[in-house]
Amino acid sequence: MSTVAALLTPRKSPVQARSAVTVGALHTAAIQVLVREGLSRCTTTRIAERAGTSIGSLYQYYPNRDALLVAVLERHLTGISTAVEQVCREQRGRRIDVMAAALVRRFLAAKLRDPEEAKALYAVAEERGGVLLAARMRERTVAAVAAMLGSASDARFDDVCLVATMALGAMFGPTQTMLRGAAPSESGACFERELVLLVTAYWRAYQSAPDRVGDTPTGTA
Amino acid sequence: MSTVAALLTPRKSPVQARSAVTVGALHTAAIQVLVREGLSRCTTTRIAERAGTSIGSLYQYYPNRDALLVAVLERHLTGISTAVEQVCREQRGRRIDVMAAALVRRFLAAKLRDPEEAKALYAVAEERGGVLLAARMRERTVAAVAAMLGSASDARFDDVCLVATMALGAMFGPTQTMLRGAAPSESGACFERELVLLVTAYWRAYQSAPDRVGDTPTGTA
DNA sequence: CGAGTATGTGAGGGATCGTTCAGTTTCTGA
DNA sequence: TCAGAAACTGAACGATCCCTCACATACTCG
Repeated sequence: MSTVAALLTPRKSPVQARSAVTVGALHTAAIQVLVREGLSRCTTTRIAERAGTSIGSLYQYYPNRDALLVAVLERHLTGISTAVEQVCREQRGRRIDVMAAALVRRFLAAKLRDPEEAKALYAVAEERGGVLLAARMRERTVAAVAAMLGSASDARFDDVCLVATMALGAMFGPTQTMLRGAAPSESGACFERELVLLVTAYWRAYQSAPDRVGDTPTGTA
Repeated sequence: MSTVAALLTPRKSPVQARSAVTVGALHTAAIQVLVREGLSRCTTTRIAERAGTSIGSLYQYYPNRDALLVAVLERHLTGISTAVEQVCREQRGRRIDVMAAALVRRFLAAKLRDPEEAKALYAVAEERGGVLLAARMRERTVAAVAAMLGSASDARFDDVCLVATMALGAMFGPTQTMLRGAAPSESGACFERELVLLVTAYWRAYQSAPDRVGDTPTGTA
């Protein structure tokens, strides 16, 4: 185990039932404190207090504060990556518009399962341990989407990896801005439809015109 | 002046020449410490030390640490908002593919002027004062892009505000992931072309089919 | 039952951080 | 020239914060 990983990896795993309860309480407490107080005020004291346990219990399972926060972030990102990988396997060989609709639906379902959690974890993803973890998770999802795109029945992509990265980024950006905005259940359906339209239109551009577009526009007029 | 704004607004403005030098040094020092140490280790002591000044000078111009960081973020976001507003004025009445190419070009030029700065400031934008500032700046840019889209000569949008928000988010997401990746000068031109393709394809979907797409695909096939 | 293990507790050490303020230096304008 | 204003300095204070450790409690299994 490398030095940096050792500092961010859980110390030991719970074997009895009550210890599993403790780590679960620490996870939810960390998220709650993160939402209410912000990352800079998300301290070990406050987390343990809200979890109803003691500081010592926290340090039995995590070597430091960042390890706990990274563990919470990892659970969040793993849920999204797994959902994307699953939908990408299911949609192999389909048409790209079907792929786009299924991908957006599953991505949003996983991301918006707990909007407060998703919103608060953006701050953790900006810290040193968070960016590395997010990079690993993004590699997984990009690979899955790229494999799906390569099997499309009605389009050819010269660089599936690039297109997958762009598509995931195009889904991530609007989702992030929407999470900062109003209640997510307000215009959720409208947002999903628009996101499907965005990804579909992007991928359909590769059906007819695999070359670049826009630098010397001579198109429809 | 409201209470929250008073805590994040600069204390006084420099009148002599050397004081302007001091605040400039504080700005660049804050960015450098932010890049090298991260937000949690970006302390007033380190900023003043790197700027070659003293702690006291910092507190003559900013009431607290966050005010300095927010000021740095504001300068960054204002540059981008101004660039977007300018290009949106210039492109009024044009075709949507011309609009997309110009918008992407100017946006990336402003955002990638100093990639290290842009990368580091994502963390500041996640703090309490940063999200408010980013929200205000996003309002400005969304309004500008929406006005431009409403004047397009070859497309009609039912909700220009929604489309502008989605397009800006679709530009922001991939840009953020690219900044975390390899050197920005590596495949910068390729990235810009792909981003133009993405936005162009999205807006062109409104030329022919202003309705939603993807929920019950009955399209090209 | 009882020895050994797993788990829980929280006061306190050591370090760092944000901020103040009394005193010094530099500049400006009459 | 010189008095007042502007700018600079950095030691020190109070407030946290992260984390350790000696000890108490709960559980397991022969």
